[in-house]
Amino acid sequence: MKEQLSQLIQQALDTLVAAGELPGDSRPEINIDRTRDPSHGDLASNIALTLARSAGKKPRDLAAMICAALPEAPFISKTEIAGPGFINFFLSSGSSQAVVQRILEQGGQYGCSDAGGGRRVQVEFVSANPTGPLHVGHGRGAAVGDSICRLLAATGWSVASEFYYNDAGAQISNLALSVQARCRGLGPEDPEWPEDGYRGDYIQDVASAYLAGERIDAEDRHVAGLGDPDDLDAIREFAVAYLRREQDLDLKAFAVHFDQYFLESSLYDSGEVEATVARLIANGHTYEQDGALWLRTTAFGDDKDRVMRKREGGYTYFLPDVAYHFNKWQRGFERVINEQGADHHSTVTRVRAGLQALETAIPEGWPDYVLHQMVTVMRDGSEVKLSKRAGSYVTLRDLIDEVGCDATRYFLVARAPSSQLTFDIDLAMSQSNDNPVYYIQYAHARACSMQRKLAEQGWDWVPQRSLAALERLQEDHEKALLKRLDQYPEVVAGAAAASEPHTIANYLRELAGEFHSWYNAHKVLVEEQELRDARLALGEAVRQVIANGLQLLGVSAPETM
RNA sequence: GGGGGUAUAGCUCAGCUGGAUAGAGCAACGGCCUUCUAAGCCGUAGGUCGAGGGUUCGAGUCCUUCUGCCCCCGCCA
Repeated sequence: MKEQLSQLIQQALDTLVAAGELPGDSRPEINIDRTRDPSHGDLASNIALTLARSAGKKPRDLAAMICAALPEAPFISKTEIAGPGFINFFLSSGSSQAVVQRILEQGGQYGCSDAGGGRRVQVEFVSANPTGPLHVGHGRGAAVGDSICRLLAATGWSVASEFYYNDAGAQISNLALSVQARCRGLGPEDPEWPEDGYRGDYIQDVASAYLAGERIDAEDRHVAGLGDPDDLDAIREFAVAYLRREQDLDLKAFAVHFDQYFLESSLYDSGEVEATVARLIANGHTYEQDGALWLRTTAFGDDKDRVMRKREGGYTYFLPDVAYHFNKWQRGFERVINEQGADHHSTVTRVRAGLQALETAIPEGWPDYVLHQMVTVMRDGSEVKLSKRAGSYVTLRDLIDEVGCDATRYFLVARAPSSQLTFDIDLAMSQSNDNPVYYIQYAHARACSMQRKLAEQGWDWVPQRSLAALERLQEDHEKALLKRLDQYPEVVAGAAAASEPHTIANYLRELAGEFHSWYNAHKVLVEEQELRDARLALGEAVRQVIANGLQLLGVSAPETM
């Protein structure tokens, strides 16, 4: 619709140029916006305002000339010049009602596109190390990352989700030592407790399971406890599997799925880490200083050089990170999105610099990052400090159990990733009925309810028949809904392109609100068949779009509430 | 000190890549269930968009300075 209109305007401009009314050298970008206020029509263009200066004319005069030169079009019923020089376009009612037919025909596909053209994109998110349960911050990453995957899939990308973790580093050693200490009956208060040990109670659970010889089945690994407190390797294997399984359960309860789990250790096993070092050295981007091997990342925009190999030997995490992303590139992902907490911000320039230093065909800005700001948790009116080592934090599981998967996901995905988020546990739990997600789900349930009630009345609704009656949708509430529904594909496209799933949540709230208003103002199941048909069609279209949108957020669309 | 993010109603947040009179939820106040689900609707009240400068027809939105808050700045991950 916008494209057709901008073509019309272009034709009008061409006409004016040909008539010598406009300078011919400029080919301005034609901007068309949806109007906020219905009295301004359906679409508006500021073209006269932007061209006024170069044309040497007053905006309103220019707008009048453009209107006069505008070719006739069946979908435009009226144009108006308003304000400082906007041109407002009123769509003919038939063209605005056609959206209902499109939605009913396309169903779950409405809003989808093939913009991605089947290209492969990888989204990496959560990527928590298996040293403890997932917390709220991971939950935000899971909700946002999974929604981005759904958005990309809906816009024609071939999406692969990935979870990366370290199963062999210093943190894992601390984990093993902590479990071992628990196996020996020690607690965090004991003097022999490991210096950087994990203090949380869950360590005791791991230890007990290990001693009991429990068998652990995680998504990507299986192991049985040996029960020997002296076998640190066995304890490590067991603890990692145990905590991976816990995370799997959290993610499953959160309706988040990963196509692949990728181990940092595999990069060592495969020789990719060594190969990466060799390549960086060969490219002349490294130097030795203080007994360590440095990469000159400052040559690629970093603010200081970074150590790759420590003085005592062994690599910093930075190197396997570069090897890992080179691995992604070699797997053929031309687009990679890393969803992480903003506390990892500093790795962005570092990883990109490392990739550039490899001197392959990797573009400078590759990969993409979506960084979500920190989640602050409030309980009893004060902030809960998150500390894995101290063991005091709110787990994702707690939230899912007490607030529910739908509400938790909605809450975590409904705000811009760049916005800090305060998760007030008391509010979310005690007033769960006031959570906005129910408002949207309720609209869906109401629409479903109309169909049920229809059958009880002995009436039927034939979609094909109702399409002929759409002209009957003339109420202001109905016009607003039609406009909103028409907007949905653009919202999806924009959310996918910008990796901003929260815009879907905002859109759904608006749509649900307009639906509720309409529902209260006008009865759908009226005696007169034609009007009833038309309103049922509109209701079904709204239901479909809400269902489609909630699916993108990973939130269920219940038929009853 | 350096880098990134952020600042919008009492609180939590939107604001569609610069548009017309800045929006919603919660909290407050007043109405609406004999009628399709009241987890809803309608109305009232609430704002110098952190502060100053700049860019232009036009700024919450872009640039700049300052201030506050959050996060990073390790040969930890």
